[in-house]
Amino acid sequence: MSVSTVSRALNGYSDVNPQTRSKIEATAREIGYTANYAASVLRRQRTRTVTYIASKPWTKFVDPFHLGLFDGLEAALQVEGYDLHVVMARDFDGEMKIIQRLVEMGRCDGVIFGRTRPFDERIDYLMEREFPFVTLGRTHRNDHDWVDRDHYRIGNAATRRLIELGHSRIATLSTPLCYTFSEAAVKGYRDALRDAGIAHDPAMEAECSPSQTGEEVFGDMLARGAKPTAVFCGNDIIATGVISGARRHGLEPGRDFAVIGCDDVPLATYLRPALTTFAQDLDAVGRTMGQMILSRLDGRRESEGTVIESFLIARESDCPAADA
Amino acid sequence: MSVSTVSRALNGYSDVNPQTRSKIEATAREIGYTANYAASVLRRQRTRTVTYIASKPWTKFVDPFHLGLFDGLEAALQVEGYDLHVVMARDFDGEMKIIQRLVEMGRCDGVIFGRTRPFDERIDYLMEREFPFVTLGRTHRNDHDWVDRDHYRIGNAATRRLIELGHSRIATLSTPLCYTFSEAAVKGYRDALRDAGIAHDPAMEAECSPSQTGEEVFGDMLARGAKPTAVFCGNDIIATGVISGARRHGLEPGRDFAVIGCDDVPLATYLRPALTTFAQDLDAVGRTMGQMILSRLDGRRESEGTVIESFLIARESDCPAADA
DNA sequence: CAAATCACCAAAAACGTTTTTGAATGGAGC
DNA sequence: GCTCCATTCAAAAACGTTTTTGGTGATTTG
Repeated sequence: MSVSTVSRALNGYSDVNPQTRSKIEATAREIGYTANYAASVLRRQRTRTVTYIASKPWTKFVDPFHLGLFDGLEAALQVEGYDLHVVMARDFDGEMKIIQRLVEMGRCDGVIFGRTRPFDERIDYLMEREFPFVTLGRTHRNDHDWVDRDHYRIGNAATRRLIELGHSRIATLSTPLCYTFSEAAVKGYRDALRDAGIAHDPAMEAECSPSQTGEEVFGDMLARGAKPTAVFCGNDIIATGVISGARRHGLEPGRDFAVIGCDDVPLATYLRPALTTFAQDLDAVGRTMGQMILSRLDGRRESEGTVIESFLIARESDCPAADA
Repeated sequence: MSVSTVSRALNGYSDVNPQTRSKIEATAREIGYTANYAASVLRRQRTRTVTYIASKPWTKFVDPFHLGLFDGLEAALQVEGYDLHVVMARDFDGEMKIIQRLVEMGRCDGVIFGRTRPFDERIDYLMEREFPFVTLGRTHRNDHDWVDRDHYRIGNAATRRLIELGHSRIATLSTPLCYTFSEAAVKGYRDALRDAGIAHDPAMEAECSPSQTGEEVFGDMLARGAKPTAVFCGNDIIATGVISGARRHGLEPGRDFAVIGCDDVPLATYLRPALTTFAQDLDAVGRTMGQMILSRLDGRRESEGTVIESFLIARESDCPAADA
């Protein structure tokens, strides 16, 4: 067997006798031969690898959100023989540096990341270099590939639900407002209040920085004189903190105090009260991202965006207003 | 500047004028040059990458355990300029295939993985090829590098604690017994009972397969006639299920029914009752694994093993026996 | 002044593939 | 016998580094 024939056989070219091919494959398996990755990449100028850049967990809690994506993402990539690599970044700057390294060293064919900001330098960098990528979340640019949940609708629907339950003093504890999705959720919250004719009260809005717990921020809000009977929280971790904080102040969530979260973390149903929250098909999110980057790698030029629908999981932590 | 001088300057060789070096580095930054990864790997025959093989989450729950490791692991690897890559496997067979691919294609210099079994083919495969690796968990072989918690002590201490609280009908719901650590925990449990003179009752022992919830398995145990007043659970997810299951059968965990978990998942303190469980310094686990694989990559031949201490986090889910 | 040292150079080899090129072989069809 | 086709071949180029070799010229040292 000549080198070229073996290479052609192993890489699925047409002009090789099926019989020869299977003999070559058998021998390769037997002697444990697999083409060296570095050499193959060097010659082909393609890595067949997509990298997911995971951000550091939310405060001390593991952010369980993106983990659910991996199954669908990997399944989609596998169809075309791409590998998924995950690298961890500790902060925004770290993500930028990681992206630069990946691109400049040619370590992967495309990247995927989340936590987008309205003006996001990661996206500017990648667009400028025409490097394939898909984000989880939108930005002010609309000329790139993204998949996102509809946080405006989530914030809006959650608040409307609380209004329908008779609440009028409704607060929100948002995720950091530097992220596009946080902004959208708060906007949804405000619009719901406005549509119901409830006056906007800045004291009822607070932002949870990554280093703060929901309990702390909720305590601060009460200390500043706000008296909410219901809270919409930007994620379930914040909601969990609010539940604890409310109890500490003599409010019983699910009875005389309503809490709605977002994400539907695995343990949400086991909390007391079981958390009412918004869930989505994470597998679909991952699959969509995978297919999107594959088609981009396949030469697609126009950008795409997809909203993945979220749905309310009604459990016990929301309740009618006590004074209703 | 000649190619060789630039290469020597960028790779920190000695015989290059400091002035020249900084000029080269400045230019490299300016034009955005970074050595191509594939070419560099091909020439040096070293990838400067370590891969962590993450197993699929426990049932539908995200397994939060290994996530805590990454910070420490990455910090340790970074000191020597190594990158950490994470790849996901869906099952044991998947892990084996991933390892084979990584090794045969030469995609990394070392691998790290967990969930070891007493006889573990991944380890046999890697040992045979003298490929550097560190496991999270022990095996029946003791000639390889490992880091582990002391699950025997955890199972033993948890059970002794329940005995001291006056319980005598103590059950255990273990993680799958195919894993070395599960076996150890059950042994610790049995020995504690034996030392206290409590007869061993097989009906009080059950194994939670990856597809079962603690609630289901606990229900089955009661259905088979067991009447425990306390349960030691192999992890917090199982414990959470047991808490729900106990309530369904009219037992109130933390009041007349004791539950102890293991892992100290982030939400453990927010469960009701807050979960009594065993925690450990995950950062130290990761750091230790990182240092271990670095020294192995640096030429160490003798194998090492380290036990990372766990400690009880006493919260509310354990309680004295009602009949005590 | 000769010798040694320093900082750099040019050229080439090597890493292990993939892909191209042009040719050889054997069998089928005319 | 001739052409045509399918299959295989050998050889070489290319991918972008790192590392080695054998230098050159300038500066310092003895």
